[in-house]
Amino acid sequence: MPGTSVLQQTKFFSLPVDPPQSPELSLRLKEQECLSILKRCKNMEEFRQAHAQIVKWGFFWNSFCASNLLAACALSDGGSMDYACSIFQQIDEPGTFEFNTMIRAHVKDMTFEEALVFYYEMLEKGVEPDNFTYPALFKACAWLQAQEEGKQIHGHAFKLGLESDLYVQNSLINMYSKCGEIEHSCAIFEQMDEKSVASWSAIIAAHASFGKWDECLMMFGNMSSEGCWRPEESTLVTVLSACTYLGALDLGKCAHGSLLRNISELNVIVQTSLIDMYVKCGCLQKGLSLFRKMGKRNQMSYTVMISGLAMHGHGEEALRIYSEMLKDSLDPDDVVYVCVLSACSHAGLVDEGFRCFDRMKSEHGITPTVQHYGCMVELMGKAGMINEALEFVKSMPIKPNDVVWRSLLSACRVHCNLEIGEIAAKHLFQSRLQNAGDYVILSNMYARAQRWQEVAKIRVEMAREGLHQVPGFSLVEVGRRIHKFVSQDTSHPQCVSVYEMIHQMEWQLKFEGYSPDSSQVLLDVDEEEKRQRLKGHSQKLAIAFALIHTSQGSPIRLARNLRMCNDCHTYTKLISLIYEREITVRDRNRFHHFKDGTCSCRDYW
DNA sequence: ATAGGGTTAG
Repeated sequence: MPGTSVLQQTKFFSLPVDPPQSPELSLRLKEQECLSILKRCKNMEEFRQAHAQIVKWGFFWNSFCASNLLAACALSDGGSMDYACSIFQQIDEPGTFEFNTMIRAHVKDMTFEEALVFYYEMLEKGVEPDNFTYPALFKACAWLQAQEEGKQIHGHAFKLGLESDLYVQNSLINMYSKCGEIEHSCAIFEQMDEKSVASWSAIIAAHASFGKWDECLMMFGNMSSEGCWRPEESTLVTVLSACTYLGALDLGKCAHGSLLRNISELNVIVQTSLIDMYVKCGCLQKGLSLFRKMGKRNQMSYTVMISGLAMHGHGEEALRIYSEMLKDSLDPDDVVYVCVLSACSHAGLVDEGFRCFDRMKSEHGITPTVQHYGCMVELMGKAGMINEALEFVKSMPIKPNDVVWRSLLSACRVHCNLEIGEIAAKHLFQSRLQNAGDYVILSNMYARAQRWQEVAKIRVEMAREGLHQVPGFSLVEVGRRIHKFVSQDTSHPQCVSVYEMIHQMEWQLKFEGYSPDSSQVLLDVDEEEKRQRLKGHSQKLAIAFALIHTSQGSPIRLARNLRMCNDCHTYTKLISLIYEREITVRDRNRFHHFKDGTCSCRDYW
């Protein structure tokens, strides 16, 4: 058929042949035809042809067709923003729909400032925004973290009476949390009459991004009790990460069960967060078996497994997974290497550590960051290579940070190297990030060397700097609830029975030859007071609580914010023996599995 | 008539 366009030749783009009865109906049908043509456009070539066709039909100046051309081109993946802009320019009097389209398209393109420009242009031209306008704008403000602007636009939406719209509210929750104002998010959430899954997801994610893990799990519980129980993978991933941080294994298992019941095939992200949850809640084997069963793994899955094995002290196995990763032709990145190096340091694999460090640079072209150097210092320090570690720090091409100096200082404490310990401490004391723990370590080292004058000097200095030790806490899960105990706790509702239990435990411990080790209590108090302080360490309180409230023989799992003191370590070993319990403690650094009076770290941590 | 919200892992 010569003279007809490609479009007309294809059945795909043909117009209805039969003339309809009334002119109005005919117009409608043609408009519908335009719509369906636009819906099928996959790339710019097709959009151009469709555009030409619409013009040819004389429909371009019919605002419905032109607007839909604009929308389809601006919002579909095959379209182009520039082309959409040129269409927008050709529309005589753009109305709400056209402006909304431009705003949404810019948000989709992540050109958020542009989206806002269109909004202000809209206001200037006297075009009234509607409930479709604001969610896109709030998303733009969320990305830009434009708190003030977001608030102002929120004010406009409120004046127009659009604040009761569910979609507007959901996007507001997100915007305020991304701008750091979670209180506003909560206020909006609480005032909502109707809440959708998206509302719950938004508020749960908001709490997670602020590290409010308790609240995160509480909201999740409320979600189902308020009847909103359509499990979504993304929401459950957030919930799983809360479980991971809190060591809430039972709750994590519930989430796992709900995933298995409701989702036919778990995606990589969910599987990875499940592995991370199990491993960081102490169930290394469960994590490993899930990892083995995974169909497709990505870089993150490997990272989670390697870091988990490292935390549990299984260095060789971690290195095996690392070589599996290479065989899987995945390129390890800097984070993978942090995990690999820390696996080596936890397991005392010095040579392998150095080999990996070289390989990282030469084979994978990764420039070591301060974290990698920190791992190497930790590796050497743990192995007692204190002088080498110091030389290494001195030769670093970047400025060592406090973490690096702190690893060196801890190594000096373990290996009783006061001379280098003083060097490390000097750097730490000069750092802007002052830490009471560093003073404590140095002072303990002086105490061990019986240099009491220096001990006193450090104490005075510490007081002068106004430093306080970060309060230690331990988390323990009993009856699907997380109980938090802080050091010297008097606030937990069951404190009385816990302290009674502590008293009883000490009796039995004494029979096993336990004597308190108060060397790490840095307080200007007498020996008896020090012993009292030791008794109140959060780990002991949490263990006592778990002994009372769990059945005989069941394992006890704790997560804590700081590293363990020597006394708690010895104490817990004996408790595992006396009460015949397996006790797993997640430290700041790694796991300790106490069983039959011994610990998996073999007393070196 | 056309359109919209939230969201994951180290």
